[in-house]
Amino acid sequence: MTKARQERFRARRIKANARERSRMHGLNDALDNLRRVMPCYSKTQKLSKIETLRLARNYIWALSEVLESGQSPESHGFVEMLCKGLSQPTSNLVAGCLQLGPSPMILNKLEDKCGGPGMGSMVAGHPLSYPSPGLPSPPYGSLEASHLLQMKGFKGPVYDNPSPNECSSSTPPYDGPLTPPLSISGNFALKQEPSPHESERNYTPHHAHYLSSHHYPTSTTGSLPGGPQAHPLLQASRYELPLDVAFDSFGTNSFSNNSSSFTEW
DNA sequence: TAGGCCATCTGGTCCT
DNA sequence: AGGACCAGATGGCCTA
Repeated sequence: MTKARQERFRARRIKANARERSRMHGLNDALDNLRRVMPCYSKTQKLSKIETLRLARNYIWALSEVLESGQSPESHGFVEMLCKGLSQPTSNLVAGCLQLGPSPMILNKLEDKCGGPGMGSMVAGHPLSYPSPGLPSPPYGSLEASHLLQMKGFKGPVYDNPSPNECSSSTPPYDGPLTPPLSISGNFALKQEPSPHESERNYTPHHAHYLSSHHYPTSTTGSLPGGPQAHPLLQASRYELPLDVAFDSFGTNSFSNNSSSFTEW
């Protein structure tokens, strides 16, 4: 191999690496968007990739069950479906989220952002915000205000992290519509804030992203999400595992009820 | 220290 | 030839 050829090869490899990085960032962005429409989205305690995919699968399936069977999403079975095949920490997280009723903290959060009770009042007073028959207590297990804002039928864009002066009054950056599995989830976070990686994409050497992306529920001891990394909302309540679910191993289970069956993937 | 999770690099394969 | 996609290898960070 001549030197010129080596250089060409090297240049090609560098370009390919950059493309691959970009491709993976796109994949991660998509995963972040998926996290946002999950029933227990939290910026501070991200689900791992695999858990996000598992929960998404469960979520779609559980909501389908709600539609088909008319069962209450507040039922034990709904939580079971959501937690199927998830790790114990993630199961704890989900179970804990679904036990949360409408939290004043969420409204306070909005008020903080928008400089007064206006936004919070609007949310609480929105005719479609809640209660929503047949759905879990708002915000439907979510930790995000967007879940509360976007209940059934509410089509307006919701920005879960508006810039200081925006407060949902101006056009936010938006790179495309999300397509949540079902609109009844009301979980339409349209604001596309930069992912942790995004803001660090200058490719300063290796793993700078870890400065801001290490908040994963990685506990394997079954500790409840009230620990050091737990979301503030979670720290405030008590959690109980759906015991018949949380300890299932992944990959071999099948779950069925009267209307459909469900096989692990 | 082990294990989990992650981003990145790399070479292979397929497609245009 | 070049781009997209994939999977294996590698090494860093974090938590228990």
